[in-house]
Amino acid sequence: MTEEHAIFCNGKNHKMERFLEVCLLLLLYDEVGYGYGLIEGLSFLGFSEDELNVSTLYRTLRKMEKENLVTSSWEEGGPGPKRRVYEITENGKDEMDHWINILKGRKARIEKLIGKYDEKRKHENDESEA
Amino acid sequence: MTEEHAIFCNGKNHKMERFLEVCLLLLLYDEVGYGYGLIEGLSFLGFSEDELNVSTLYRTLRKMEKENLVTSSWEEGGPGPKRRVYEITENGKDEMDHWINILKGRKARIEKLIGKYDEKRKHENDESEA
DNA sequence: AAGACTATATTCGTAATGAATATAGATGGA
DNA sequence: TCCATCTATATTCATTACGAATATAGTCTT
Repeated sequence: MTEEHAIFCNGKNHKMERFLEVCLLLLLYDEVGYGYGLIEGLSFLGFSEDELNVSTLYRTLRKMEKENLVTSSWEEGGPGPKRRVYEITENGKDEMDHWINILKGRKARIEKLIGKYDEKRKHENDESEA
Repeated sequence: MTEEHAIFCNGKNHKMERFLEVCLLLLLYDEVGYGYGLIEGLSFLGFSEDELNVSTLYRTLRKMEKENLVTSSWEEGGPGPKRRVYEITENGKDEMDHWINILKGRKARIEKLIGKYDEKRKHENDESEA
């Protein structure tokens, strides 16, 4: 978690799974949640059903626990099967803050790329008008 | 190349390598280029040296040729070793157009995520003031 | 009691990835 | 000339990431 300069997903320590992580951290930031129940929140953040793999979701949550970004405990008594409920840690909040900065940089770079592209398209138009 | 709804890197057919692809397509959009020489352009697009793997670069270019996004030919006679020079195809330009739309969506989602985060931070501040 | 649903977790094969290595011609200096 | 270095491309290899499928098990409905 030392690299600051990734675009998109490329770059050391910025694997794809990390993006699911940052969404999960955001959802857990002020409210506990459990695996299956987090799907709804993720879909709000743009994960459509067919791009969200449940294996990956659970795997990621367990990994985040290992990394001390969240803690979990079993919640029984409610309706349906018992749930493993996750809570964000202070460490997790710090990591979230860190991620937001990375995402801001990433956004800027996407904008740069789009800008470059529009520039090129403009040139093409200018040429075809000449 | 049918999915439109990926965030970040997640989603079918939107693997990490694709992001290198879109940057390469942009660089080749109006100017031919060769593997090693494209590194500079990539660094301008935010790829720092330690996040750009040369294996991946060459591998990606060859793959793009297989996908008919670019064509290549050997350029001899210049200084140094001969170069495999890549040129974007019409198909590649179309693919680039397609990607720009995906990136625009992606940018919007990053903004949404950042917005959500700022909202939470604001709540925290309000609470600590009360 | 059967079948559907909620919930979590693991297995397994494939794909993606980066480090390391291979190859080879070009260039520059001693 | 010889050696080191640089440019340039490509491949091998081991690890990691990933998603489809499967496993497990309790709950709810009818």
